[in-house]
Amino acid sequence: MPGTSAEVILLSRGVKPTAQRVVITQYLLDTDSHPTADQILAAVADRLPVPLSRATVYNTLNALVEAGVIQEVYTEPGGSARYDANTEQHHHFVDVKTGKITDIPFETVPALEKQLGNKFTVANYTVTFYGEAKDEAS
Amino acid sequence: MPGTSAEVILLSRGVKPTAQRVVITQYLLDTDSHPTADQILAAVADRLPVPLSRATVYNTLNALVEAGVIQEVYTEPGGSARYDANTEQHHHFVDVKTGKITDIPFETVPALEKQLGNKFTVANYTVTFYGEAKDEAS
DNA sequence: TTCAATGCAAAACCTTTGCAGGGTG
DNA sequence: CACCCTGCAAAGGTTTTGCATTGAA
Repeated sequence: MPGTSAEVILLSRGVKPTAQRVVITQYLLDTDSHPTADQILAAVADRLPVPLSRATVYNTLNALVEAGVIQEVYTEPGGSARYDANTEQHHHFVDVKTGKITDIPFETVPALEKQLGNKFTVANYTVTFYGEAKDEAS
Repeated sequence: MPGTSAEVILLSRGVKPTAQRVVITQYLLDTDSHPTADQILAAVADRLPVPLSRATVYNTLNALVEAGVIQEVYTEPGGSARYDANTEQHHHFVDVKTGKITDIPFETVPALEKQLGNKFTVANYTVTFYGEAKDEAS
């Protein structure tokens, strides 16, 4: 039953699955493009019978982040936040030519020393790589 | 001769050492607090005989980044850019309680695999750690 | 009916830009 | 004299907020 999974996820996380939230969540589950709020708005607006406002998109995204359904990603200063339904711990690769962001699985990168001179308690860390993606048969 | 070093650095990087630029550069050289543009403005305004405008602070910071005198650092989405006179490659630790940012020397962290499944050419990478700094005799 | 979510518009940030005035070589 | 830097104010982009309306349990 297509369209169900987003709803199930929202329910399981205690987020009321309104039509707007289901559509936004489903869109994020189906893409790996790390879209901005505006891109999400443009993409899902016509999947709803009613107009979708920017405020609702942001409200929804913040609620989804809060509930742990998605992650907020940011790779450049001043740029928009990007959203990622991959909530596992992972890193990012940013293609400096195209801006395309690719998830890098956590285990691809060797574990880092997390006791930094025993002055810091490290709860988490992220690695962001910058470079160029090689051509691949897409 | 105090106040000279910033001027020397600017000259050596081909940036005309105006009073505003010298004062801003010197302030960044003397701190490790990763200040925002606004914090810099507040801190250096009274070191100048004339009013200092926000536009000039941003113009100067952009010029300094361009010239390689400072780095722009950003650790949270939507937040302000922070500026760091440490231009060596290094990582950052963000205290999630206080927001304080600490430089982590590059060699503190083991070198990372830079051939990500040979699909990407990695030119650079940054690691951002999140956690809490332990109390230290400051 | 009651509470929360939505939509619209305005506001709030951060940063950049346009343009006029001013200093320096 | 020419040029670039500065300052002010306005504009630009992103995100949040206030408030009235709508919709769902």
